[in-house]
Amino acid sequence: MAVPTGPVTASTDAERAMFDFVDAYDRAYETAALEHGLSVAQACVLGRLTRQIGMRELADELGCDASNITQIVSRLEARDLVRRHPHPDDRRSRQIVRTPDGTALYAAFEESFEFARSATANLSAREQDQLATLLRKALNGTAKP
Amino acid sequence: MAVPTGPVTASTDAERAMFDFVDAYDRAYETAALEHGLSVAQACVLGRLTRQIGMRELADELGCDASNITQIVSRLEARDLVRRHPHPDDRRSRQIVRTPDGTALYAAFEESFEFARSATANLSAREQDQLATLLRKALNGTAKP
DNA sequence: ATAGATACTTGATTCACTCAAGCATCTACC
DNA sequence: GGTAGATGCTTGAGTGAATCAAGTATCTAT
Repeated sequence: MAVPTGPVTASTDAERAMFDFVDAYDRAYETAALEHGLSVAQACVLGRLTRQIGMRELADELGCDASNITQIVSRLEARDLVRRHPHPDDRRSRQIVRTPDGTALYAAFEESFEFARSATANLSAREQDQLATLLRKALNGTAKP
Repeated sequence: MAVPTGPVTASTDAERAMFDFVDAYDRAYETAALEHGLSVAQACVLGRLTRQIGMRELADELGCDASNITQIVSRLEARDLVRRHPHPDDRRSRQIVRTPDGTALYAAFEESFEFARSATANLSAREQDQLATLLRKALNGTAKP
């Protein structure tokens, strides 16, 4: 499991293709994470840390409760993959940064997660453009602030 | 959270479009499930029950441990959404079936999960075909039995 | 007739997630 | 300048998903 599974009754061919694609993407993501001893949530968080960022901000970006982030970051910190720094101007806030280990591990994870790369590799430049355009157009049909 | 978040460093435009699409799909799926008091895993399982199916088979389809299914099915059964029937020929096996309530709830869930429908609604028939074709072609690049 | 495979369950653990409280600090307003 | 309320984070309690290791019952094949 570990990965959402879509409606079995997907009616149109396009809907089924979307589902298969999403399912494969999710599975590949999880597999790559596990290969590096990361959970999906941990890989997720680690991936956001390209810049210094506060817990609150992180929680908002990921759409979850701040206390959830506290835990995940604590586990990452215990493995010395991230560190909490004091915010220079606001002593309530903790800025999270990746350690060199964290950066290296995340790079290795992305390297393993070849799904998106392999997927596009099979398409010509023109097809890639088309796909991106169609996906965006499809997404626009689904209003979502 | 609750939903995988892709590589922030996605390099090409097509890769970013894929990620955005997958992310939106997953979030929509979870939201629809929650609206009906289902977890993603529960919606997932419920969706597979278009036919009578054993626990083992279910676990294999979803790629998880049988004991995981035991738990999820137990929770669904407690809400009278599914039932365990004895297998006619094999007394070890339990056949899971949706109750009428389960079927109704799942139908309502699918109704709520308008993501795929909305997404395709925005595309012409020709574009839908193109998208399906491109997604399949992209998927083929990612070998995965 | 029994040895081993198979189907499911139980129990123990871990992690993700949410909510409610709590503490420290910041901000605004009087 | 001091206090009220907002904000940032943590802690604790509770639920669910997931995995693994064992255990029981039943089936299969020799």
